[in-house]
Amino acid sequence: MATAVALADAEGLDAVSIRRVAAELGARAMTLYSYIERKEDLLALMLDEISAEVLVAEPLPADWREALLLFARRERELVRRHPWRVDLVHQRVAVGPNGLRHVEQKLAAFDGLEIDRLTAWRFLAVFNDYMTGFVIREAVERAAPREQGIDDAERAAVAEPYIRELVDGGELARLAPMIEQGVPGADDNFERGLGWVLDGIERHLHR
Amino acid sequence: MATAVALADAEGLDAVSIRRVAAELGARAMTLYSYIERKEDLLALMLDEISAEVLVAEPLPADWREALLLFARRERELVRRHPWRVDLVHQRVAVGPNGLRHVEQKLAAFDGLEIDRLTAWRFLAVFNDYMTGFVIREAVERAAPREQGIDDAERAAVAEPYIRELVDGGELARLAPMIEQGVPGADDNFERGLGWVLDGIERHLHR
DNA sequence: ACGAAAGTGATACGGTGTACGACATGCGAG
DNA sequence: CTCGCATGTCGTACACCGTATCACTTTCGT
Repeated sequence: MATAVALADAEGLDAVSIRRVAAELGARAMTLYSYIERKEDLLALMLDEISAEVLVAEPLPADWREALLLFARRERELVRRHPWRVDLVHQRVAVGPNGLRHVEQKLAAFDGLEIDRLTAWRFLAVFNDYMTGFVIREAVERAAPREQGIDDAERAAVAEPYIRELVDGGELARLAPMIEQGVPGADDNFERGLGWVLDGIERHLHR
Repeated sequence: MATAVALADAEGLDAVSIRRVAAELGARAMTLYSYIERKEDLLALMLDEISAEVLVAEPLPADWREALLLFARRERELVRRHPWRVDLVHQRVAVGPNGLRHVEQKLAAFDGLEIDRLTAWRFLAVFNDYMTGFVIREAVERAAPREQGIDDAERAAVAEPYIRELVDGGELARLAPMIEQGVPGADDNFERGLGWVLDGIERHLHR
């Protein structure tokens, strides 16, 4: 697992093939199949392995917002360290031991509040879903320029002629200025957006 | 593109291989390379192709919440029709013509409001991120039982001994009851969660 | 009518996950 | 101490993948 994780960190998830991982361990491909049944098992184990990194030392911050903010920051850092995580989350439920411990910790964030289990679960779902989406978008945006080797907004408008066509045709009146001038993809978008989501939750907290 | 989309709908994204798509068209593999440069191009085209399905007939609902709700419902339906979408969104920026038109429509939802472009963009990002996360989780949860051929909560608690161990060890005090009794994965979780997110946005709308 | 362009495809290369079966090694029971 | 079996290692093979190369046919504009 550690080998596979290191490999994915260094060269991306595509580098994690059975043969390659085995080679990294000084063994041959089939050897791995004494310990896993299918490659999918290895991937699931990798996911749970890194889930441990996002566990927080107890006690949690007393304020629920602070606690969730803490989780959010750690999750974001996790994806920065292991970008391949976003290539996996969308295809399996994460129910390894560390994943479960992590959910438990998140539930604990709502401890002091007078809400029932189901409500806490729903709040958590909203929080999780938002984080999933944000983290994926950030990973995609970070990976995109590297793939195409070019900077950003300028290229988007110029390189693809069909975009020029749409923009000049006036079909993208609202979007066009953002393509031309770009958007300041500031880093504080993260805390700001998350803050809005937490605001939405907070409004339904006391009742 | 249509063939590839139909194939992915019917048999999943893995079935979309160059050879298979070509065969479906009564041709050989290399023929496709007259029209695309790499397989990735085909996947990008597929994504943009289905993006057309989520475009909305103008005029949009005047109320911004109604408009976003409309988009959200259509996006959710889209993923129901084409579950393989979640296997693709996390690895490329969607900048095809239909994708751009779709973003333009979403921006139009904020038209009547007195907010600047950047703010609208940020609101949209939060909305989009939440939708991404929700839709992925829903797709994963829908796919999970099918893969493992078993129903749900009962299995989760019983089948994997390490889960039993964690639960019995008292380490998952808050999570355990939900594993034992399951959670009512009601369909209205969608509109409810989305409502909360929109509430969070609304709070910062007038200022 | 002819030359160029566009389209089709056979073959091949290096990769993938994994089924199968042959071996070596270590350990517990007689 | 020895034997039998479980455990671990891995060579080989199969069916599949994306795609580079290059030969061939068809179509079309001049």
